[in-house]
Amino acid sequence: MQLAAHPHQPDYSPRQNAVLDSALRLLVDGGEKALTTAGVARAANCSKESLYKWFGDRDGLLSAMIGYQASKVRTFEDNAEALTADTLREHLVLFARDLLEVLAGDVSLALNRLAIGQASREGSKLGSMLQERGRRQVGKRAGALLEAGRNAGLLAFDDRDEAYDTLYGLIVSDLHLRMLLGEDSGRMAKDFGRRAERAVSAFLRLYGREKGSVEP
Amino acid sequence: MQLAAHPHQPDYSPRQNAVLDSALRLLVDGGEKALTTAGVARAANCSKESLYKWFGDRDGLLSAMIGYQASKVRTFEDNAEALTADTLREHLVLFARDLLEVLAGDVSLALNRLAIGQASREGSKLGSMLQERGRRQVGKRAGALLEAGRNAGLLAFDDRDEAYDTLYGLIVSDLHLRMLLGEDSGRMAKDFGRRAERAVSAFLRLYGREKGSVEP
DNA sequence: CATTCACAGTACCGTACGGTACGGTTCGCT
DNA sequence: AGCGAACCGTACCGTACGGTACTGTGAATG
Repeated sequence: MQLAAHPHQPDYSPRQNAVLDSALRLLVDGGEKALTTAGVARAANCSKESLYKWFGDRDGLLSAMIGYQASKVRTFEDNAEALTADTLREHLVLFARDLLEVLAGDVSLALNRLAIGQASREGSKLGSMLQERGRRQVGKRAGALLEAGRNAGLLAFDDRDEAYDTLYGLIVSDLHLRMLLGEDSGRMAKDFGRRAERAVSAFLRLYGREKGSVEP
Repeated sequence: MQLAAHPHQPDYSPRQNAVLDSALRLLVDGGEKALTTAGVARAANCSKESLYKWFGDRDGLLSAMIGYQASKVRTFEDNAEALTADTLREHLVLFARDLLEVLAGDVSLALNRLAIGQASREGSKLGSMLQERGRRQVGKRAGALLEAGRNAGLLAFDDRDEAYDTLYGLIVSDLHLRMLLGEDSGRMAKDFGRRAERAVSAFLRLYGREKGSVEP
């Protein structure tokens, strides 16, 4: 959401990034159907010919949009200091809230809808791109957190991926899908804090080594 | 998947149901883009004019497809007999496996993709239809199961919906979304059994009243 | 047999979109 | 000044799709 600290264009020029921004905005508040080449060109004040020169074809544009957005939301590494039970919980709750807010973001929702829509066609790499750049990134942060918790003797698990899968499920459940299906995400955004607390509490009850947990 | 026991067409004639079947098949192995009115008419050996007479317009056809499919997968009520810790666990595992298999079904995936694709447009009721007919149905079965478990003194929870949300998250996590994004669902179908066991074990550790649980 | 109904098949229309081509303009370089 | 690259704006083309109208046909109904 924030950050434009260092210039990061491994792929495209600033001008092209601006075009991708316009395209993303168009996608967000119009859906895929609104994302026409002519529409993008008009919204970005560029010519269709340039679009095709830069991105090849429409699918190339879509891929570029995903790559661009992924490069923007690079998750910050929270370097775990000395972990206690409380700080671990704190970090986990923070992670959970961040995750929920990312998933509920309109750009994220729009891109996921787009990729899902393309998933039926064969060659579509969009799904795996989102998967790779999105979840894998977030998963790395969570994985590091879990690993640190285990090293500090606060968590107990054999398979880190399995533990992360559990954590993810506890946090998100089917909320993401419901939002993708159109359920008003703003209305439920208020509960993210509570939901994050709940999920982390449950996760710690499952994987935590402290016996004392918070109970009502 | 099975069952054609009693004739159940609250909505459409057999002929029309056959057309909807063709449309579903078309959707499954071609995606939304392949689902053209001409294509449906050709596949079902009917005329476009009849399609429009029966279903109004393309959106009507989509709605009818969802309603028709929902009427087919009506979940059976497993009337819970006297519950013990073991039978409860058994029922939960069975539920979890059924849930995973339904979600992994190609018709389910195709319809979810369709509804998600339409979710951006305003008037689209498809998302809520799927939500209502799909999850709510399944949720009723799970809810009854959870309630029975609580009444038998085997489960402890205050909010049934919250407990169900947790159960759902433990079972599914982001698997559904990954499949919607195109990850090969057949490859992971083999793990459904193990996954169901894991999820139910975790759920019982969270909400079960028996202190003795299975441990490795 | 005549009439009507439901439907298939097909031709048709308007439109919207992906992709291409071209004229005109700006800007940097020599 | 001259030149060329990049690029905008627009016009254009082919096609595909949603939706409508028309014709033919077979089966029921009187």
